Amino acid sequence: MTSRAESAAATRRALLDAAAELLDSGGLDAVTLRAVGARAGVTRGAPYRHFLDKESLLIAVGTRAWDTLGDRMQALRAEPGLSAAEKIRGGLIALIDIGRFQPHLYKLMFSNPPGDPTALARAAQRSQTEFLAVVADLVGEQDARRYAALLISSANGIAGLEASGQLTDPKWGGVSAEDLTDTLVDMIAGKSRHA
Amino acid sequence: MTSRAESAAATRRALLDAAAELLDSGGLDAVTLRAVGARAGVTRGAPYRHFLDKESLLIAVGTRAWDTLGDRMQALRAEPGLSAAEKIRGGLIALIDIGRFQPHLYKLMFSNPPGDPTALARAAQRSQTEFLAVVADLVGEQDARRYAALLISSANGIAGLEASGQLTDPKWGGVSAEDLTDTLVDMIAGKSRHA
DNA sequence: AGTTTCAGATGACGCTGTCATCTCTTGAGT
DNA sequence: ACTCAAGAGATGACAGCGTCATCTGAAACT
Repeated sequence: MTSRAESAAATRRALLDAAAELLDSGGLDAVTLRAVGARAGVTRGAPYRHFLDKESLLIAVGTRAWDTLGDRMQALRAEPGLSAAEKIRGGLIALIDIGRFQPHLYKLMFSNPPGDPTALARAAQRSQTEFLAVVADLVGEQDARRYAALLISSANGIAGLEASGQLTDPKWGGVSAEDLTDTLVDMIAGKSRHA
Repeated sequence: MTSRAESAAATRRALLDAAAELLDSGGLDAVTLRAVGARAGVTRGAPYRHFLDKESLLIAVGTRAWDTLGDRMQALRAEPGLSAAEKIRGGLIALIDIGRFQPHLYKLMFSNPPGDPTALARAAQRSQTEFLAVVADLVGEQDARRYAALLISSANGIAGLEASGQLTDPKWGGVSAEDLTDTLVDMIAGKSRHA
């Protein structure tokens, strides 16, 4: 039926799922190894067979999220009938939407753990490379890097501010994350037209 | 000599200082109530006389940091001989510098605790209001809100990406936080000139 | 002087991450 | 077919954490 390696892999997956679900529903505090184990149908010690650490488990959750986003970016880039600006907008909103609907996961994706500062950054590579390519279609190879970095930074900041509820402050006049994204993309598109 | 109220206030200040120092030097994990108490010269139970919670203590630390930044923004705004664009740049870099040199404090300033989602946002009010006024000097009252929100969001994102070491990725071609800030400010300044 | 008040100390509790150890099933080697 | 190493998972134990109830002693007030 199920070989040993298969069932071990299934447990590993179940642990990741359990951790991700607990993170979504109850925040980081809800992700205890005991709760993760219970939800995955094992006990508190079992995760140590699959992950070095609690931190390693969380990094794995974040990595999986980046991979999923990478798939989305890749699909978006290959989508026919979309302008470069529309693809950029779509990609940024996809990122921002994670911040909206899975704020705890979002924080995790951008939190560099002290242990290995590059682990999550490496996982983010593909998403960002795909995005970079689309930006190059809009502004050209030369300026692509600078503008892509700016766009991703801004989207990250917009999502962060929205997540902390600060964007809803009346001081900003009811501006939405989409408004800000569009403003930025329009400015960059305009700039590139004049250059 | 020291009245009761005075010594209590001094203890409160010592607790805040201790928490901030521990946060800077060892990250959030290093901020245990026991360590905070020890560094402030009291024991683990004492903080509960001054703060409801460990979370409340951390919020107080973040609030104090926002107040300090607010002072800086206010001084910067009043500075003569600086153009609006230069003031904006200075304000953004001041924020980004906190992310650079006190990354853990920075994270705290932008983390909305589940308890009271608006506590830190309220503390951030003055800084942001000062900043909003300077932006209005550059782009006019009408667009100030949108652009100020975009600028703060972007600075926040830039600081976040830099803090997680992702900006140093060669993929971005060695762009710096200052480069990104300048690019954005220039775009907005240019836009407002054409409008 | 007597009494209230309150900052701080102390002991205890449950929960957490982590590790050493044990059990038992699986799968390969003979 | 029998043996046996390997490894997934269970279990017990430990230190450290936040938190609370309780105690102590000195300052402030009547």
